[in-house]
Amino acid sequence: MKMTIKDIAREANVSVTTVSFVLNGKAEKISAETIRKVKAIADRNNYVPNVQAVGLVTRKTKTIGLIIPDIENMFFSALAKHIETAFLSQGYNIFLMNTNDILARDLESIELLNNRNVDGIIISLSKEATQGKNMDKIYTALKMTETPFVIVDRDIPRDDCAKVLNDDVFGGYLATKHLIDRGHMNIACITGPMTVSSAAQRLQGYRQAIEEAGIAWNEELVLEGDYQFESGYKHASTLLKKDITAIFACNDLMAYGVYRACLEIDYRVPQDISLVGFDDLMFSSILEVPLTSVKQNVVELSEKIVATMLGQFNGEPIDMHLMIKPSLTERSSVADAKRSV
Amino acid sequence: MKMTIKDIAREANVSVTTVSFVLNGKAEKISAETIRKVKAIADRNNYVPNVQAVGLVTRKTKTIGLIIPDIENMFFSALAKHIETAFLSQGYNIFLMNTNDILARDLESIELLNNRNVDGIIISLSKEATQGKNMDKIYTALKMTETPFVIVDRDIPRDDCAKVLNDDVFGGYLATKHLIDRGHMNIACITGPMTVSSAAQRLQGYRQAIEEAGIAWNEELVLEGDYQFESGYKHASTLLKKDITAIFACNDLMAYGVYRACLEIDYRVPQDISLVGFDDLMFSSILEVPLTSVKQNVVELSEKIVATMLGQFNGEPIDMHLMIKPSLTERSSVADAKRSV
DNA sequence: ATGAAAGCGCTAACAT
DNA sequence: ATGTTAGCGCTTTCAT
Repeated sequence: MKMTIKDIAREANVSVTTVSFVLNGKAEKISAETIRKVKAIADRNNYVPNVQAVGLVTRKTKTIGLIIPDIENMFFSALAKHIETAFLSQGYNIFLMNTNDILARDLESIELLNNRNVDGIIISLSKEATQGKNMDKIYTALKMTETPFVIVDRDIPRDDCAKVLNDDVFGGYLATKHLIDRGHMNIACITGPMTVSSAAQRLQGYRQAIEEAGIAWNEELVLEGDYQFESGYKHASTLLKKDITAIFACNDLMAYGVYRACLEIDYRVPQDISLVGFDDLMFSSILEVPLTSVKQNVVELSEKIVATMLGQFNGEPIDMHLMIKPSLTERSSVADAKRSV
Repeated sequence: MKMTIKDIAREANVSVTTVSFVLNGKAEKISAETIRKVKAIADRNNYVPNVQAVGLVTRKTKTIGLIIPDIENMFFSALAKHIETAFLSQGYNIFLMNTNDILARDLESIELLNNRNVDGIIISLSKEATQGKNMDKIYTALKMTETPFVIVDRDIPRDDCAKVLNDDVFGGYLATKHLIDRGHMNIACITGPMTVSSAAQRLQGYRQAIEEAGIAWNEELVLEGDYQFESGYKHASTLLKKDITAIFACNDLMAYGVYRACLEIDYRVPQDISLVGFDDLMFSSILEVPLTSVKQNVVELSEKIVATMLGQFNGEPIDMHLMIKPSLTERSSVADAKRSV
C-alpha cells in the first residue's frame, strides 16, 4: 500500500498542511527540525504524491497527448522518441495516439485527450485532415479543449497557433542546389502527392534553386509521385529516356524506385545519373550506392516542440511559427555532371 | 469550463448520487423519468466524467504503461500501434516509455508508471535487462508495484508471470526447413548476439531442422553476428568461400549484408546462393531480389497481450505463457538447390 | 511556525 | 426511488 501525506503527518506528529508545505518546498516558515523529520519519513518510505489527487486540485495532470498519423513511419517514431525523452525529464508522461491518417481519429483523439485533461497536445495532422475544410474542424476541436497545443510537421494555414515545422522548401532547395553545384543543368523532380503540403513545398524549393541558377524551367521534368516506391520506379522509367543527368526524388522510398529503374536499363548511379532523396532513412546508408539525402532534424524539431509547449505553460512569449532547417547527408549517389564537349 | 455531476444534479433537481447512478448504469431503482432527464442534460452538455476524480475513488486510472526498448525499431513501433488501438477500444490510454535498451531506464520506467498508478504494465525488456541477475531486478521491481504486468517478446526465465512471446525457435525452424525442402543440404547460419534470447532460439530452430533432416551438424557453418548489417556482410564474405548453397540470416539487416557480399564476388541470389532472413522488414519487399523472410505475427501478438492483460484485470484464469507462431513470407531469394550430378 | 477546514469531482454505503 | 454523507489524497486560505 502506498503511503499518503496523512500517514506521514501522523508519524511526524504534525498536520497534513505542514507535510504538504515541506514536500512542496513552501516551507519558509517551518522549523528546520520539522522539515528534517518530515523529509526523513517521506524518504524512508519512498513517498510519492498521488498524481490524480494532486491533479484534482491543481488542475494539472503532468501529461502530454501526442497525436501522430503513424508511429510505424520512421520519422514519427523518431519524433515520438525524442519528445518522450524530453518531456520525461520535465516530469511529464506521454499519451500516444495513432490516427492512421484518418480525420475521424484526429478528432476522436483530441476529444479523448481532452477528457483525460492533458496539459498539452502535440499534433501532426492526418493527411485527410490537411485537406480543405477539414483543417477548420481540427482547429475548432483543438480550440474547444482550451488546452495549449502545438502543430507539428504538417501545417494548417492559420497563424494564430503555435507551430513547429520542417522547412521543406529549404530542403527541396538544398537538394537541387547540391545537384546544380555539381554542374547539373537538366534535373528532374519526382514529387510527392501535391495535396500534401510537404510535397508542394519541396517542389517549390526545387523550383527556387532552378530559377536562381538561371536554368530554364521545364515542366516536363517534374512528375507527380505519391511518396511510394512504385511511383518512383514508374516515373524514373519515363524520365530516364529524356535528356537529364540528375533526379531529385522527394523522398527516399521513391529514390529507391529510381535505383530500380536505373538497374533495368543498365544506368549506373552516379556515373550515368545523379540522385538525391529526402528523409535519409536508415536504409539509405546501406544501399550498394549509398544515397545522398536531405535529412530532417528530428532532434532539433523535438526540442523546439518541447520548448514551445513549456513556453505556453509558463505564459512566456514564444515564437509561434518555428521552421527547422533540414541538412544534406552527402553520400555516393551524386557525381559531377559530365561536361558537354 | 467542463460540467460536473454537481452541475447536472442542480439542473435536474436531483442529488449527485442519482446522477452518478444514472450515468453509471446502476439505475435499477431510479424512475424512468429521472433517468431520461439526467441523461438528456448530460448529453446536451457533452458531459464527460473527470478521470482523475473517478480514479481517486475507484483506484483505477484506465491507463496502461508500455515499456519498450526502442520505438524506432519497426517491430516495436508496430507493436505499440496495435496495442494502442486495441486498448483504446477498451477505454484505456497508453503511456509510452522508451528505454533505449538501458536497464536503468527499465527500472525508472516501472517506477514512474507505478507513481502514475497505471492499471497495468506491458514490458519488453532492454537487452541489458535480459542479462543475468538484471532480470531479477526487473522482476522484483515489477512485483513491488503490485500492478498486473505482461512480459512481451523478450523473455525472463520465471514461470510465475504472464508472458506473450514470439516463437523464435519455430521461426528458425521454419526458415531452415524451407531451405531444406528446396533441396539444400549445406546451409549456413548467421546468428544474432548469443546473449539475446531470440538469437539463441532462432539458432536452436535452425539446429532442430538440420538434425530432423538428418543432415550432419557442421559447426563451421554457424557464425555469430550482432543483428547489424556489417556483421552479415562480414560473415557472408567468409561463408561464401565454403561449400554452401544457402544462408539463413537471423534478421533481415544481416541478410542485406549478405546481398552486399554476394554482389562483390558476383554471386547471384538465388541462383548461386539461397537466402532467408528474419523480421520481414518493409524494405525486404522492394529489394532487387525480394527477400524471403520470417515474419513475426505482430497483430496476433498484440491481441494476445491485450487479452492477457484484460484477463488479469478480471481475475479470469489466463494462459500465462503464450507463444506466437511466426510465418514465412516467401519471395524470390530462395531457389531449388542444384542437383549434384 | 503550525493547524483546521474547505474543496477538487466522484463513488458508494447507509439512510429515508 | 432518492438523498445524505463520508471519504479518495492533496492544496491552500485563513486562523491561531
